[in-house]
Amino acid sequence: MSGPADSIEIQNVVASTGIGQELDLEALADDLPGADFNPDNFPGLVYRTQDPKAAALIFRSGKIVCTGAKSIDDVHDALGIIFDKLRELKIPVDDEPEITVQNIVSSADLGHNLNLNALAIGLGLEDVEYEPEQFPGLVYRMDEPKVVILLFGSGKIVITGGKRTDDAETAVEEIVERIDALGLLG
Amino acid sequence: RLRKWQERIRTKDAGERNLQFALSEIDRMASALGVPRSVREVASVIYRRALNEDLIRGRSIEGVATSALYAACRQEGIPRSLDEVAEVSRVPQKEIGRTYRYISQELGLELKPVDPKQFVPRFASALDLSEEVQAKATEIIDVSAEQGLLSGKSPTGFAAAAIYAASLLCNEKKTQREVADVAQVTEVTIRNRYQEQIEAMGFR
DNA sequence: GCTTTAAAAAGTAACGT
DNA sequence: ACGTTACTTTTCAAAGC
Repeated sequence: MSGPADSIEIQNVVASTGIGQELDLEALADDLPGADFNPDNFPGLVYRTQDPKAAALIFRSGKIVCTGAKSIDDVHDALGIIFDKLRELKIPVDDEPEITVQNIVSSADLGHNLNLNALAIGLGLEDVEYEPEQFPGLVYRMDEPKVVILLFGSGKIVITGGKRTDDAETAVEEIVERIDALGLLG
Repeated sequence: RLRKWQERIRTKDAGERNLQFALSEIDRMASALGVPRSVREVASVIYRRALNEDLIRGRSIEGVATSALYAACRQEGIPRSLDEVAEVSRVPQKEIGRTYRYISQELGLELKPVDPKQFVPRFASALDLSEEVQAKATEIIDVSAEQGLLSGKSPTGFAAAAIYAASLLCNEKKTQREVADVAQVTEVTIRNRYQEQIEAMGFR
């Protein structure tokens, strides 16, 4: 059975962690090749890993935000690289810092074009934001799982706000069911 | 106790002044947009409801007033684009859109998506186009919307393309630039929507 | 609320050629 | 009239203004 759920692709994973140690970002900016640090602009130092491709925001408190990774494994790999780089610089890093996934962005394809006008009314104007003058996607806030889904006329969708890998799958099954019940799924 | 009394009066006066300012701003912007008095009244009601439900806290009075007017135009079936509303407001378009979404949600306005057909009479008359062109543009919008071409597209661009196509079909040709100017969209957008609509109509 | 980072979706806009 | 780049929307953490 190949359905919309099989078309789900994780596009971005955001996670947070901490090394349990305060950092001197000025010194770190000098010691870490490729680091971007503009304290006037933003308090975090930006460091990008190449493989896996990800970007980390490193803060004075030792807390770190990792974003841009394509999977949870990639988040762990990217942060592992960063932890090792810090240890190389003689900065004490906790043995296994706890990594918390904060947000997962996925895309999927429902396989049919969507009439967004009919969908806005069918799904309930109170739960829908559809302002094509400002953005071509219909914004649907789902309570369970608690995610936000962007639906497009092409049938392509974006699921964001989930913290678990299977939130996207559950959400896609749910939205397909709701659209189908309205008779709006081609 | 006297101080408390004075503060109440001060707060009440400040509130009155703010309300008066908001209502006069709605009036000023409505005049500039050329919307009828009934729409200004609807906008005033929306503003007062937002005020009563404490939706203005953390937002600018002008932003809420502008959004109330934008919402009122839609509710009354004579929408103005965010661009048009932003032109007569001192609030940036982005804030108007954000504030509109907020008050619309909180007040449960439940306004349907803007229908491109609602822009046809105003745009067409600004271009001195006949009743016949308007009817044709309306037909083009209906036919292409039924074929699913409207999803995700800007209502103003969709209306502009239909008017351009109708002006050609009725031998009252307007250039893409002329139509683009009144609808405040680019010629590129008109061209793109026009091509799809002509195909939907079975021409080509 | 803002600042920064990443990513997808599709439409619109503004460049330069 | 191309092509490219960039902006719109959503989500989330971080520290500080």
